[in-house]
Amino acid sequence: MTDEVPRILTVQRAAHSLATPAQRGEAEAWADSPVALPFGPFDPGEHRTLELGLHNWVEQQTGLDLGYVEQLYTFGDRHRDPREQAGGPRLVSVGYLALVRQVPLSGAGEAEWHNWYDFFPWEDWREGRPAIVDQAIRPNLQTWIAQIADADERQTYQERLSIAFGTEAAPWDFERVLERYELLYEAGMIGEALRDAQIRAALSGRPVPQTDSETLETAERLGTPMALDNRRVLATALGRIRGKLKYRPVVFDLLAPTFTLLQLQRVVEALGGVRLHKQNFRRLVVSGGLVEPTGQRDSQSRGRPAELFRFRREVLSERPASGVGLPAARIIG
Amino acid sequence: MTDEVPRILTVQRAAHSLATPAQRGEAEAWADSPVALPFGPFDPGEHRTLELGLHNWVEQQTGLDLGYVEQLYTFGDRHRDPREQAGGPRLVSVGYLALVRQVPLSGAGEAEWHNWYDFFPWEDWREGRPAIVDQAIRPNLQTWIAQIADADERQTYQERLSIAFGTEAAPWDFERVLERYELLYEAGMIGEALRDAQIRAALSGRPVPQTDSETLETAERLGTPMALDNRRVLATALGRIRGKLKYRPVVFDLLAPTFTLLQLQRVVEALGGVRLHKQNFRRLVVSGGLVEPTGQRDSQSRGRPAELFRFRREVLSERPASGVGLPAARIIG
DNA sequence: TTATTTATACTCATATTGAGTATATTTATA
DNA sequence: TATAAATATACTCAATATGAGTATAAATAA
Repeated sequence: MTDEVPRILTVQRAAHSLATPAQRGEAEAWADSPVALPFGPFDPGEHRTLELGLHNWVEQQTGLDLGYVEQLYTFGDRHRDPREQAGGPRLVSVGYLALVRQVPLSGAGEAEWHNWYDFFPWEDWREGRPAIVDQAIRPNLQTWIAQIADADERQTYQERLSIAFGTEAAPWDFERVLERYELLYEAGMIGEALRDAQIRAALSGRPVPQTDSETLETAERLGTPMALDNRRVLATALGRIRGKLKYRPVVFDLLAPTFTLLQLQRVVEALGGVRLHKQNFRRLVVSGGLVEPTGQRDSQSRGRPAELFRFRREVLSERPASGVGLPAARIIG
Repeated sequence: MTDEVPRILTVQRAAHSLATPAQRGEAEAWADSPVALPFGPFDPGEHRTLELGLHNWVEQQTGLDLGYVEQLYTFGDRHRDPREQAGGPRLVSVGYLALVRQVPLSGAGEAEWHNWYDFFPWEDWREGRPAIVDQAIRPNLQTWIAQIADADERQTYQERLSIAFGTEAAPWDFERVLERYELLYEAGMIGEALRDAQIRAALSGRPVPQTDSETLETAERLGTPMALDNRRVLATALGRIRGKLKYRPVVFDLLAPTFTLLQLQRVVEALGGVRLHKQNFRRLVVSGGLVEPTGQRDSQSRGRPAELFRFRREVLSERPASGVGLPAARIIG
């Protein structure tokens, strides 16, 4: 986090990221994005555990010392890389989510920080409901679903649309990041979907599908594409972290040891993608025993100086589920 | 589920379950338990996705058609199998959690249903706080922690004990199944820990540690051991499913299409390991819109016949988080 | 006919939550 | 120096959710 922007660490796409690096060529219109999540091979000979391997590799590539680390998901489907052939070798990736304070980067990986919402513009509701949701996402998805021939399948997608993007009655569920991304991919609305379709067509000798400029433009407004299925991995991570906020005090790994309550709130808001009610947030976090005052005050602010707080580790053993919840209704709009 | 008992599917430990099947011998006192979770190899040539591979293999081994399936965790640490050598090949397992209605089994795997709590006797609080917690678990863990030489390390373990098993002030958190299991393993209190220590000693040529009869007896009271780290996997699954209950309607996959509210409650209680307040459970589930009445009544009961309900799928698109929560305080006891 | 069992409805005190008003303490500016 | 603006913090209040009951209904068993 910097300046209320949640950031992710990326590396320049390296050669060894491709399972089958040879095949390219025709499909250059949506050529692979150079931006990728940090990743590397796991060497069972060298590393006792997956997590140790991760720590080591990230340290070497970025100079970062990881604090909180949690296994996210294991991705092993063939469609991850459109170049993989049936019967060929398979790239299986075990994804991890780590939270670190933003620090200068070093190491071998050409690592960079990126605004998380550059990849998911529709997930940031802090300035209100993003215009793109009603301008492009909903109508386009609705049109796409309407042209599905099979009635059962159409019904299933209609339900998925309601669950993922909400309805008149039901609110937007901020945790369903992956569901939203997957619908957009399946509907061919985002860059990776267009790119993968082209690659697959080129590899199988079929004519490469031409994409009309409107579709292209929408795809561009739907965020920066990433290598392979990395944006899908990232969607999984955002959904997971949002879910976790509610019942585990994970945010504190993104903050300095002492912080003002507003700083804490800004981090929660940035990850959740929503604005929260300040006074109630304070009440939740203070009387909930998540933080304790240090007696010191912050000097840097404009108005009345805020007190500095620290995380109360004891809360872990006091309350079964201690987090800073983001129920749909607690949002200020 | 049958008769208020949550059951898991096991297979007889097959030869191919061992990464290095040759090495055995000395350590027969705690020989490998024959009971294992269903598992099998993943063939990337044959299966497009990990989940399809899973479906296929389970179908073939047990005759079961899996409904709800969710990826659990990927286990790839060396200590999973005490026989694995540094530098040797590594067994990496992607665990999945699937919920099915109990049906007769067939297939090649000698599959059987087992009471889940046979493996975790301390997790079932439906008849009150299990005696073993205060008789054996707490005092033994406390003694074990007390003899840790390093003060920092001792402090860390003390905190883990509080978080996992609760304190006077803090309640037992029913989701922390894995944390509890791991402490018991590390303290050498359960069968697998004793077995693995013996195997490791035998393989490295050290004298095989003798276990006194009291330790052995406690280990036996702490449930049935499983092959490799399978009980750890199972602990992960129980924790996951308990957490999921709260905010996703997963239980319905374990029930017939129509059911009485008591049947529903019993399933939730069995998984959660707690008793719930009947009237409040009804209120939660009915006015929460999770179920709807069918108009039909159940004939099989003793007292007043109960109405049959069905799951309201629409709730998925209506409420962000729809589940049948089990907060610590809602427990009857 | 009565006891027992189970289901369902309703009550009520308490806790939690959402939303707001009021006040305090600072810096910036007229 | 006085006042405005910004920020922090305290407090109120209605609405809702939750925990723990009591009351009543509808069946079977004795």
